[in-house]
Amino acid sequence: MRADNDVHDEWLWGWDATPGIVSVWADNSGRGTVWRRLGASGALVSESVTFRPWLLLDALHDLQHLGSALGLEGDASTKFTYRELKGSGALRFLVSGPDSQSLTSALFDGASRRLGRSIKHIRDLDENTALMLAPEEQYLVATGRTYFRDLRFNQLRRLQFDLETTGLNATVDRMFMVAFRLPDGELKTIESATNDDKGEAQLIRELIAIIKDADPDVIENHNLHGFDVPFLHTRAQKLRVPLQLGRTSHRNLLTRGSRRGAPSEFDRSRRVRYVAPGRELIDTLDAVRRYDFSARDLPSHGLKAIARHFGFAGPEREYIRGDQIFHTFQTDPARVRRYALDDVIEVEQLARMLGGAAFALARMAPRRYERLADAGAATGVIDPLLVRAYIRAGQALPGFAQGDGTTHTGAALHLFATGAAHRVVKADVASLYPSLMRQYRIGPSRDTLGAMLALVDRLVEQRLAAKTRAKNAEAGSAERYTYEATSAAMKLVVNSAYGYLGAGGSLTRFADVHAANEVTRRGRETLALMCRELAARGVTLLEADTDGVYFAVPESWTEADERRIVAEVAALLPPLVQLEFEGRYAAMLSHEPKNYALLTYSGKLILRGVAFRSSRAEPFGEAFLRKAIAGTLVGDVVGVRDAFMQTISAIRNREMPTHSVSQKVRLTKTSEQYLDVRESRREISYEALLSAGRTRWSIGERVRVYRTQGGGASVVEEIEDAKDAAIRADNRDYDAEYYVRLLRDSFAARLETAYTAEDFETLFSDPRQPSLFTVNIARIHPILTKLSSA
DNA sequence: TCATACCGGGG
DNA sequence: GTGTACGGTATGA
Repeated sequence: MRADNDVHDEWLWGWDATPGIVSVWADNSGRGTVWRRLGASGALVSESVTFRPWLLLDALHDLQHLGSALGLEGDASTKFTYRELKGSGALRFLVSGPDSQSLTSALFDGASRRLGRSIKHIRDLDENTALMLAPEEQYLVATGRTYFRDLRFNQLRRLQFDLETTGLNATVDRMFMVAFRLPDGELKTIESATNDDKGEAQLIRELIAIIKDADPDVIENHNLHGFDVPFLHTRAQKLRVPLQLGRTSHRNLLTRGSRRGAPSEFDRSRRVRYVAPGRELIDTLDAVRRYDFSARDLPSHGLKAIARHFGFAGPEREYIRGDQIFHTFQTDPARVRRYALDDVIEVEQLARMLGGAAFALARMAPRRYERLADAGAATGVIDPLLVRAYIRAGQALPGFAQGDGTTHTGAALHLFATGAAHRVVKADVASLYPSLMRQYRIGPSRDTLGAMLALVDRLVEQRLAAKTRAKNAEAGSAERYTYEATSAAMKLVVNSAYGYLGAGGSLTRFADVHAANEVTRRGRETLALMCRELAARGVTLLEADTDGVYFAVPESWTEADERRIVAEVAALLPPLVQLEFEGRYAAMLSHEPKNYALLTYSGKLILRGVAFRSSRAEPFGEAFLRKAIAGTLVGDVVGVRDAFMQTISAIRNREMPTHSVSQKVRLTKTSEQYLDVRESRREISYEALLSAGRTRWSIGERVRVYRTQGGGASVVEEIEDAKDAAIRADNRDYDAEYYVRLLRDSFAARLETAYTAEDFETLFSDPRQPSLFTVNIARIHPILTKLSSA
């Protein structure tokens, strides 16, 4: 008998060594195609495969009518065969046939007769009666194959393309340009010769020819599934141009259901994503969302903002506002070409930077790469792994369980003090929930194989190994990249194991709210223990959330003292729960739970939470707030007062550029819709557009608006660079007193916890309303208030 | 005014 | 074929 570790590795990685699979396609005929890229030469081979389509049933009664056509597995004389699986799970018969059409029609005949209603689709049956995977997943589970074995990310042939169109609505707007980055790095654009059906149809044919010629394994773009592919599909349908984007003979794209897809053309209530068999359509927006789900540090999910955030936007990067692109093309087409090529260049870098996790997942889970790129980690990755593990082990799969009404309980959140604190330390437990699951062996009760905990154990162990290998590999090397991506993917799966437990019973087969509650209970217990033991060692607790604590230490302590007490408390926790010294800060402004500012020892200010970060905030207020928080945290109260006075005087003297007082808004009504309701309710955004002479606009457009003297409103051009705003001439007819009030009531108000009420009044008093007292700002000190409730 | 429904992106 | 999260804004009772 083999060691558990070998079995568990098969559950995680599959068991078939076939290398280089870059795409798999199968249908219900029991035939499929596997495309592989050969390591040494990089050549592509396409292999036809056959497999026996299979499904799981709770009983054989719906197939009894087959008589002698149904036999035990291994009986070569019968068309359909079955095998009974071990254990107590509900889905205990693995039935297979030569093709899934005849298999399902036999099943539907029997089920229709038994139930007295017409069963036409597997979803018409109860989920505890039958389980059938997509054809290519049946193939991958049965064979133990996975994508990308022994293949590196940079061995994939990846192509990026980006459509430039006259607008966002594919039923009325047209494509006029396509920018490409070909797999070898070549950049090119193609354009329609004429702005009519003929020109656009020819453009689509050229696009297809270029893709066919480059023959990429993967096609990438930002919002590919939300914009480019659906747009292309609609235009091609309209112009009756065949859209042969894949490697098979299908003359058009196929669809699959997807929560985040485009509305289906046949049933508007269903959302679909398009599929080009043989190629994987990868949307970098999915990778961005998945990344930001845990990182939570992206200013927006738009391509340009992300490229700037990660620092790969070139210095010469061309920017054109979306609604100006076609217009610009007519007068300066070269500029639009540069813009479109910059898009595909950035997409390639973004895909390389964030796409590795999905690439690594595709080496583990029995699903297509493009499905793993947009799947949720719980139902999208863990479920297929568990299903494969059960089939491999010959174990019956459990059915879905009805909840018993128990609700899911959450994590602990404590705010111990508000205001300004100094010498702040953050300590936290890395991957708290999976650690607790492993430490206390908390897994789904119906997982009789123990597959979930076995997978989490293997993932945590192998992730450590992958991290070490990444560290040892040369910086920037493909090897390093692969190990980092593997580590990121493993972290994603490990962290969603807990989410899987807590998901409602209707979503996942193994969901177990009692187990999830046991994890959070242990988590709250662990956090309480950490807080208690830290406080006992003389620190001032500030905020504790789920798995980490911020606290302030006495003035006399050194960094070594800080690390020593974290180590002391860490030693009190169970071995698999590892408390780490996460960072130290010169000061912290604790405002509200999950809303705080940190000042690093190198003088960098970090703002967290909605109170301090808002995309619509007026730039002058943001700038003031940063100065005032920094001043407060270093004890320069005079500097805070100066910043306040200077901001007020710049507003009143109209030295403040209009851009700085404006607010970014997103339009949600069309011009027609607003004009209908204008008389009953006026809204600043639309009034601003009207007064600027604009009578037409579209939903989703973003503009900057401000309040003018006399209660009106106006718009100001969006400017990327703040320095640009200062030198730009504008008429500065903003409502100065409104913005002075906003400065105090909205922005200065976020410093309220750092001062006594009286000092706050003094510090942020209007210089035009002289106080009865002569005030000495210099005597004011920021305060920290301990809260008794925590 | 408060609860709920919907969005995030793309030209 | 199923993301379920998270904060913001828009909309309806």
